[in-house]
Amino acid sequence: MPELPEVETTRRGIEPATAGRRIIAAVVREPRLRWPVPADLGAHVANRRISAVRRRAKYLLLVLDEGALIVHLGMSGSLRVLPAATPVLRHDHFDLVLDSGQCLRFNDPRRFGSLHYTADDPLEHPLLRRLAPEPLEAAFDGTYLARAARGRGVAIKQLLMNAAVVVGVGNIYANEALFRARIDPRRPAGRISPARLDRLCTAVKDVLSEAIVAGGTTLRDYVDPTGMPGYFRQRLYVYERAGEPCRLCRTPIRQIRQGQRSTYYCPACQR
DNA sequence: ATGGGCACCTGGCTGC
DNA sequence: TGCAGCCAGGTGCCCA
Repeated sequence: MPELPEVETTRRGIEPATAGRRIIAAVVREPRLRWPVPADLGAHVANRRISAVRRRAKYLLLVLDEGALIVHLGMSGSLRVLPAATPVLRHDHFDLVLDSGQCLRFNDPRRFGSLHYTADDPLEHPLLRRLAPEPLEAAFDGTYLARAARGRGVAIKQLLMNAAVVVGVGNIYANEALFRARIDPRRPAGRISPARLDRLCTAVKDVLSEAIVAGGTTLRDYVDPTGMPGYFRQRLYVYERAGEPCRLCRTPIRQIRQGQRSTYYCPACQR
């Protein structure tokens, strides 16, 4: 489900109820996530205080007074802050029970999400260590993108979704950014002018920022930590709009397949 | 190095 | 009504 805006919305949603709180216990009902939840998790986190809630790419980092938890929401995961006694639903895989009487509860039907504990700096964890720049930070600019695209034959959309180039841009926002920049998603990355890549870079930042303000995009099951959906869906120009008229020129939006993912674009607006 | 494809998993929808 | 088939906000890993 979640791309960067949904993960950031989740981070902002859980921060007030979790930062500064102490973890009483970890309750793991289903350890079979993308990676097995360590059996000794409880011993690591019990009585630890959550000192900060951060995000790197689509990973949420619960920084503890000793060590850190690394949470990924996968395709269908969500975190909610609930009274600890709230009855459990299907796919509620783990809780972090807090000293406030609330718990942080993870639900994930597809189990592509994950929960890691690390005793060290989470940014040095093998999964995070080699990640590319954050799209909303200054290091991601037109110059950087032009350098990353130089000599590359892959389609620009796939380059944009490559976490070794830039993190956090998933299928929805890659499609939307390319529409905003008027670039054909199939165009080889290395054959796009620096000026257009600069515009694409701006489009990525704009669409992600706007989606964060709207609380993310809910297509199916994403909810924020209070149970609310995201409202960016109504502002999508192309994603899941195959056959519908382009909002700018009325040409039917086209759907194709790139790297086993659906791509949506306007054949008239995007070149 | 680069690119392509597969795997993991459940649930919802479509069409026969 | 039932069921097979396909699709879905991700991403690590293996192969050529």
